[in-house]
Amino acid sequence: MPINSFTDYPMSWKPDRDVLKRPFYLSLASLLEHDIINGYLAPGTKLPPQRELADFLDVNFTTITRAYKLCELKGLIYAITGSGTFVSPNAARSITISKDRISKECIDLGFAESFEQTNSIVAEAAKKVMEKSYLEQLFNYNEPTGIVHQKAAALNWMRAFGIHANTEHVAIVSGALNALTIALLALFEPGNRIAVDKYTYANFIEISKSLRVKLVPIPGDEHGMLPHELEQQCLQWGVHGVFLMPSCGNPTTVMIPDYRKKELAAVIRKHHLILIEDDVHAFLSAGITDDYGQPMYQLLPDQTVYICSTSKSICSGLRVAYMVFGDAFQEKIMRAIFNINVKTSSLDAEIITELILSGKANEIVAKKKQLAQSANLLYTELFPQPLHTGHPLSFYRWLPLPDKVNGSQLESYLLDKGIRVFHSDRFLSGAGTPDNYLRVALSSTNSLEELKRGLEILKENLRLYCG
Amino acid sequence: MPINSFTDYPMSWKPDRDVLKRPFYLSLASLLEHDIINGYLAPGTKLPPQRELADFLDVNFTTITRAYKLCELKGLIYAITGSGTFVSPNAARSITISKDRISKECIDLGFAESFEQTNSIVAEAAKKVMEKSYLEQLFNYNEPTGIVHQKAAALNWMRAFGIHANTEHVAIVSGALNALTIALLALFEPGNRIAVDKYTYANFIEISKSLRVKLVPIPGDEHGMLPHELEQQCLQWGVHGVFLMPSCGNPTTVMIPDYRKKELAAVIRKHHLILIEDDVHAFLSAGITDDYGQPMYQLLPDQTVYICSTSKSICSGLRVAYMVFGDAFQEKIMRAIFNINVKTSSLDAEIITELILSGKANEIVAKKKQLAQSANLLYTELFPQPLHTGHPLSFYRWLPLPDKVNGSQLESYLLDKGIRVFHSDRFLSGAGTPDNYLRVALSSTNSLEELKRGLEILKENLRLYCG
DNA sequence: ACATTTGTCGCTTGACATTTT
DNA sequence: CAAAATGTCAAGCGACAAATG
Repeated sequence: MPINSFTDYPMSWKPDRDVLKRPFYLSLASLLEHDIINGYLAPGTKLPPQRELADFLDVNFTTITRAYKLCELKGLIYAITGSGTFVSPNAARSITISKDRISKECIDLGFAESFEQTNSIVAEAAKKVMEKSYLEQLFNYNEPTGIVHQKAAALNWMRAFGIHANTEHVAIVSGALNALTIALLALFEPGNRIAVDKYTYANFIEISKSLRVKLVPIPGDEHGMLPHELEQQCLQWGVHGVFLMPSCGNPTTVMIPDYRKKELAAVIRKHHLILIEDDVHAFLSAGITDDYGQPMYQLLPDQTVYICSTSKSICSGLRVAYMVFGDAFQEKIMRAIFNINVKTSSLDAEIITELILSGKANEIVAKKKQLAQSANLLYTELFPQPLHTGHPLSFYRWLPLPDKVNGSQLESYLLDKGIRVFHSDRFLSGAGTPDNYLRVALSSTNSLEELKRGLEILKENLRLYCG
Repeated sequence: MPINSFTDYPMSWKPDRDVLKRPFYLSLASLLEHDIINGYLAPGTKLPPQRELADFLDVNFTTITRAYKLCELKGLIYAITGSGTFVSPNAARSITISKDRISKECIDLGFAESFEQTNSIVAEAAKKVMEKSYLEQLFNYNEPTGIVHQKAAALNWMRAFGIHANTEHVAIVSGALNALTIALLALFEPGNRIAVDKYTYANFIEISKSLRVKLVPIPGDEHGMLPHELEQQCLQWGVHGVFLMPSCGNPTTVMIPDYRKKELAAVIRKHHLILIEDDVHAFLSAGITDDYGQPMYQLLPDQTVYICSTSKSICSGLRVAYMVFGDAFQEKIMRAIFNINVKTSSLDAEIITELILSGKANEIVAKKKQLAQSANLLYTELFPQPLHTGHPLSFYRWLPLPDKVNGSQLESYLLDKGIRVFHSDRFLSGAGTPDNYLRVALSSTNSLEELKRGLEILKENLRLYCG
């Protein structure tokens, strides 16, 4: 029996010790999960310290450790040595971001599409592919990682971004997320840690969670992740990898300048980290900004998986992404591709190839950049921001909120007013001071007029909501 | 210090205690992994019992438990309470089966393709799709799980196999393997157990391994998995799911008759298992064999994920598979799809849709069945087998070997003679008496003549090899 | 600067289940 | 059938590391 009675001790969570069945830790964990999912424990709540709860329940404190650990693995809570254990901000709901159907009336500034007005050019290319003499061969099992001429076109495409490799080190997969899943499965194990920006790609957070890969948020500034902070976390935790989007961070629109890339590369090299470089926005940065330099793959070819999706730059509906990697990763990545894809549609890859080789892809990019410029101009007029805040051509913007607001409440409030946007909480990679931003997609409306209307409604309602 | 000296005790593995660093269990596990990967410990070797090795190394026996456990999770070893711990049959090499390039001279009876002679029909359908008024809309982000009319066509297609559902419970994904990955990620957790046939789909074994889902092999007879054996394993271990290919098991060609489906369904219902039903071969069985009945999904709609790929039946290069599921799984599966695919190529799905709606898909199926019949006839002439051995139209056959042979040796011997086939070891889902079979694909050669030549070479060389 | 709070981790203990003999 | 061999698992112990005040 415990020595003291805790009945009126201020503990945030007092599980009923009578309902606990053996094994205690499992029973306790599912009790905790239940209470979080059902909202009895609000996000951010500090749970009782392990020793205290252990005393209360009259078990050893490491039994509590185990129960907490289970819930932490599921992403329900997080623990900070020295300060305590807390309910996760996104514990109760999924942060998965997708293009699911929302009401017709609603203007979608949430899910970031890619100015789909250019798809007529894609349709033309598709028709051209139908005339190829080798059309039939696109429908069989051959060449699971892409046909050689498709890989050559891929390299041709990526050369503009500064990628130099040979076809042996390229694979064609079914989109960026597919590439990320492959990279995580091939190169990491459950329990491994990957350093990420504090705010990062929401679907990457979700995949990591489901593959039990832990994310370690690293502070950054306006030029991206801070090298010394990364270094410190490497020393502190055993960090195995880093995930970066150097050309234009999602959702923060941060572009990492060349000097910072080099500093980060030095840390990554020193600590033998695996870099996952998601360069979907390379086409927005290479050759435009002065200090672009080159992808980090070129600085660390043996430690990097470079991922370049064509969803944003060329066409979103054709699921094509290129993976570039060094010798050390080749076998593992190839095996993962066979295991989870068998192959990627050669037809999709061929249409992208046709677009690249015919020069139409560049035409599309030029158009999209132009649309992005207009959209950003519109945005800046309504939401003035300091010069050089983030990427100038980003397909979405990162809007600081004037006040401390509740993320999901604000989202529903705005949805009710006919606007879908995403609050920063959805992009939170781990514990941390919950700042307040909105990610506002500029690339998902059918026209600039619709975008303008959407932004105006957003502005007006933010004024009303935040006062 | 240990009391006894074990220096000349017959232990199969004597790690050097001096190279062990703390933490012991990690150090020991990587030592063991190294010795297995490098072949110092052959597959099947019995490792020292935990207590014995613990004594030898002067640590507690549960420290050995943990080290062994780690290696077991990686699939390197397996343990049987009461008998001991053993090196896995497939520890050192991957059993991933893919269409990687093999020499031109070689006749491929290994990787099972699907009579690719029908792809000209697919090419025609693709051209038809180019004329659709809504072509451009196939290239955007909309409808991540498939456009409604595509889902309707999917249901139309599967109705012939006995599937009845509505479009809300269907999703279009990128091939069967993609569907399996989604199902495993959505519905299972690391450490969960899934019951499978002793010999099962090799890539499923590999995905399970990488997602840390354990497979429990269940004995079967000529009509498939034995219900009472499944029941017994459910009681013994905590089994969470079952994986079945009822229409034509890969690699065994076993077709589960209706009475057996019902018996199995009863066990699955009783133990609340999740059934993953891979019905890629439905088109070969529905309406052909008398005792087909219906898919198990119809018997257990709330506990089943039904997967129907069009790779074998219609076209392998267009990566399309249909998933059908009940309400209980819908949300989890949808979320997993958004997380790992974002979406599947609408273009690929549309071409398949066109093939189905125009009736060309049935034409393709008829042709493939005809080719399969001829191929099976050829096979039976050269390798006589008892009547009613497995599925009569299977795209591959399961050839019992006359003698106890080494699997990978035989594979290389035959490869050397210009024939690629896969030995049964590649399909082994867990520990078990290693029988000897070859899976001989009948559907991967460019012509029946090539197949005949291949089978003749195979027969002749098996005679020479097995004596 | 230092003690306190708090979480982490590896190892040990002992009860237990299964298989073999 | 009982005893021995063997692997499994939950819980406890204690050293340690990080954050707080």
